[in-house]
Amino acid sequence: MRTDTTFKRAFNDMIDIIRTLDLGEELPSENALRAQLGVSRTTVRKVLAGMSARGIIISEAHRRIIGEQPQQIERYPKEETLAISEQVETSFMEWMLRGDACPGTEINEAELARKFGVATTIVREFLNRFQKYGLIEKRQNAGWVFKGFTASFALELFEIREMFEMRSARLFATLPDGSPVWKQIQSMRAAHLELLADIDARFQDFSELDSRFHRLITAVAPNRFIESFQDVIAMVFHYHYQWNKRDERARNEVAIGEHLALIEALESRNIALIDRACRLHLTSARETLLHSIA
Amino acid sequence: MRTDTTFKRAFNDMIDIIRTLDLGEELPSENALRAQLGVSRTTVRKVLAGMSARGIIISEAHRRIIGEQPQQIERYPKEETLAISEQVETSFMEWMLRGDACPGTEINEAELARKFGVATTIVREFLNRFQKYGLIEKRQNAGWVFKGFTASFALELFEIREMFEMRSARLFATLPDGSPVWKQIQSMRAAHLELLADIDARFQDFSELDSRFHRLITAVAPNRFIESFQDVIAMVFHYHYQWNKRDERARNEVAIGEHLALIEALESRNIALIDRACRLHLTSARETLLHSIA
DNA sequence: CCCCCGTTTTTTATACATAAGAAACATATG
DNA sequence: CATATGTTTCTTATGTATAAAAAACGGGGG
Repeated sequence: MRTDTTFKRAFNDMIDIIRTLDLGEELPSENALRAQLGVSRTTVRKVLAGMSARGIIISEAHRRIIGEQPQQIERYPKEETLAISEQVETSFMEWMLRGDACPGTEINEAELARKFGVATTIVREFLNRFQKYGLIEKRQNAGWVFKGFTASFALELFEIREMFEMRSARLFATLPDGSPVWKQIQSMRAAHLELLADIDARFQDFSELDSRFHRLITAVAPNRFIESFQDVIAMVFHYHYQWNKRDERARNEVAIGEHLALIEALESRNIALIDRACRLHLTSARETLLHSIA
Repeated sequence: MRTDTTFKRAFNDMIDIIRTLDLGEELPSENALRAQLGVSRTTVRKVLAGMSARGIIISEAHRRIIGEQPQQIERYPKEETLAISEQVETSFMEWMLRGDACPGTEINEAELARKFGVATTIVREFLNRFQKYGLIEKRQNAGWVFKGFTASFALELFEIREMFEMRSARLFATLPDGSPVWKQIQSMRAAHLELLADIDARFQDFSELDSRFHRLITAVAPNRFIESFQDVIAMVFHYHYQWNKRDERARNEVAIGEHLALIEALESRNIALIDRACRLHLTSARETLLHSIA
């Protein structure tokens, strides 16, 4: 009763691989494809079988070659490539952020399962994992309570975020010249500039860049608890801002500017500058979030 | 297929309530008992029924009275009062800390379920919740990896702990005289002195006191992420030291001394003193943990 | 009208079942 | 012998089932 989303995703990815090959060309080995697609060989074989059945691939003894017209292969739709657990995540976030839930709402596993059209087991598993974000709390033998996407949530979040990020940013001042981080910072700057140049069209790409940027800073001295906390931040920005698009473009443009300033400060290796740039950005991010909650 | 551990625990607790009543005395209402026992009325009624069946209680029209010899009621054994999920926690910790698992070990849900004699669902749920402790990591479609109870785990843990605890301790310096916290600190000191006086017999009670002490300090400015992190610390101390009893008495005695010093520093409201006492304690705790891991 | 108890309905905790996917094993081919 | 494919076995993801526990409902007595 497991869904075949892994297969469908691999199938779609395989189409892209095939596109790079010529008609009549021999395919890479199952093992090579396994590595490229990031799935098991079992799944690779299933994909290959599916493609053979469609005539996209022709299987001969001990080799497979590209068949006719691989141009118009039909892809599986995006929804069918998402595991049920991922769909539940989206459904839940929507339910939460659409405002169906106000602080203190009791969350009912059975009801959610019905609403989302999935088994209770999955909802339960999701809630257990979601617990770490600090937005819900379990009560013994009796469901969960939604604590609300409130101002105090944002404030508590940023209190921690500031501690963690200042700690990492300061470490930059002590980094040797030869550290590979400086290269990464350089390309991070380039990515920011690129996005900024095309901000009108691509302002929605910022959320992902933001997450990568902050993860890079934090990664100078790896700490699993800090990394895990980044997930919380990423979740907040990813989902919350999906439902709060007010001033999105302007907001992201400002943030890019702050990131660039921070990058410059980091490269200066001057603790005072770093501190100021970092705090400035965090304060502004906090205010933006608070503003969008109210 | 749910176990009736809630009932059994309530039954045992009910025995204690009955002990406080006299023969022939009327019992509190179902609702009152519900509140006292912390379970639903459904469970209360089941307990009452069980006691009636045993002749401990005599049910008359609209009232229930204590029957004969409530002295030798047989309690349900402790194990039967623990939910399966709690048993799994213990089993897993034992498996982990007994050394069956070295860093990098792959964790197999199905195998653990067999080993512990429970359904895979439960193991899976446990692992999902346990993830937040930073000791295991999930791989897509393929079980978990045990990252090991290693020195770097301890170091990362204490890096965060130091940030959090210094932050809270410092806040004490700004607390007004009238704050109720000072009373709690006082009784915390008393509890420590009491334990210290009887350290030879009660040194095992320290772990719980330790957790309460640190939670009290942290609670001056509540932050859900910090509170959740305390769970990690509590887990480490509770379980790890259950399997590493070396120097337990001495270790706890030292820690009590450090706690008392910190209490004094907090009461002095002198930031420098607080900082030093706090750091001293954390450093010592870290060294102790590192030492016991190696 | 409010609390108490009996009854019914709903939800949770846990077990079990099974298709999809991963891994291990076996065989063949160059 | 190494690498690729064919086959078998084991594990995970997800649905369903059900007893225990919680919650909701309802009548009766103070």
